[in-house]
Amino acid sequence: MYPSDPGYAPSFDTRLAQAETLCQERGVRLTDLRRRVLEIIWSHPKPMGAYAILDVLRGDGRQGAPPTVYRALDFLLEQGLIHRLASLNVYAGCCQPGSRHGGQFLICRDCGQVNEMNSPAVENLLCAEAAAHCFEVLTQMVEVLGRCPDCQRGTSSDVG
Amino acid sequence: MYPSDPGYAPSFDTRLAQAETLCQERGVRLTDLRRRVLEIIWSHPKPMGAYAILDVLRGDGRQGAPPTVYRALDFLLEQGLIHRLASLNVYAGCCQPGSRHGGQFLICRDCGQVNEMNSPAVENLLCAEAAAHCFEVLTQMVEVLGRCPDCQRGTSSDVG
DNA sequence: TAGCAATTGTTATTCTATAACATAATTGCA
DNA sequence: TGCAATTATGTTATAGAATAACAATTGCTA
Ligand SMILES: [Zn+2]
Ligand SMILES: [Zn+2]
Ligand SMILES: [Zn+2]
Ligand SMILES: [Zn+2]
Repeated sequence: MYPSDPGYAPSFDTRLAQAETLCQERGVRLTDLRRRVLEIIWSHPKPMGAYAILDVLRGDGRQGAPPTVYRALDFLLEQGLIHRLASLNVYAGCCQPGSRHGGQFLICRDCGQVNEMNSPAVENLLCAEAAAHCFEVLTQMVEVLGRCPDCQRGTSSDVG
Repeated sequence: MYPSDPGYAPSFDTRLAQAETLCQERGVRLTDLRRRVLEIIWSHPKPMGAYAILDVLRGDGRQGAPPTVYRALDFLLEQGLIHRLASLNVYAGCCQPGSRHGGQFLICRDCGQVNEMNSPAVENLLCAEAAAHCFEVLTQMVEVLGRCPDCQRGTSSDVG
């Protein structure tokens, strides 16, 4: 299965390795703490709040307070390895960390599942429309609330 | 000047009258408190946080606590008279309250000015792309961070 | 007028995020 | 290696946003 295949999803380890590579290329340090926070986010089925991440860190036996996790999140956000979903105050792993983008998210109202869509057509149109208003775009955040395919069919496993 | 003219902006009173009419048609009550909160939001140049609104209410001599303003905001949100900008935790008056929509916003990073864009093309494309993922859209929130025309030219008045 | 529902007042608490400063680890260089 | 500068983490306290729970009030209606 190749990245261009529909339904392709890189494994957990592949994603971490990719993050390592990206950080190395950029000359920034993916420290133990930062890597662990990224792991925690990737290993959960749904985006997590900062305090939920903190709970997991403490479960590891690691000491920590809110700034511990917020600083790690800030780093991961700066590097484009995660996104923040402002409407939910949660953080989600980015599925295309190579190229910077604000992120377009499909959020299921019923089961809370989140899907990163990132349609270039939407991004381009949004930039064009903003340009028509003489507005210079830095980042765009798109959050669509609705119902995922599973919940429409009533076949959601609802993990959380 | 007519609503279809470019640059048309309804007056303060016109907007309140429109809100009154909408609420009457819908059989909901735009009470003193709710109307006052809407006034406060419309009468400020930039979107406001809930606690800033609360300060103004208290300046009126009115008694109040956070739930006072949050309940009014909830009502105004339900009626589509205002929007919440999740990335900033602020509330902005809707400039097209007749038809329901999530809202597309151009937010200036430098002066904080916010412009409600609401491009139907963006909305439609977003729905189409979501549908391609078998996702049923309920509401969509678009927040674009960038620089407004004034700030690009360095002619921003920056009202605060 | 009594009764019911909707609205507002009030107090306390939860959840999210940051400020400020102390300590530890890492890096670059003499 | 030894040391200063930088970066990262630990720690305590606080700020900021939102809601829970219950009491009092208002407005409508039978
Ligand atoms: Zn992404
Ligand atoms: Zn779902
Ligand atoms: Zn609007
Ligand atoms: Zn500006």
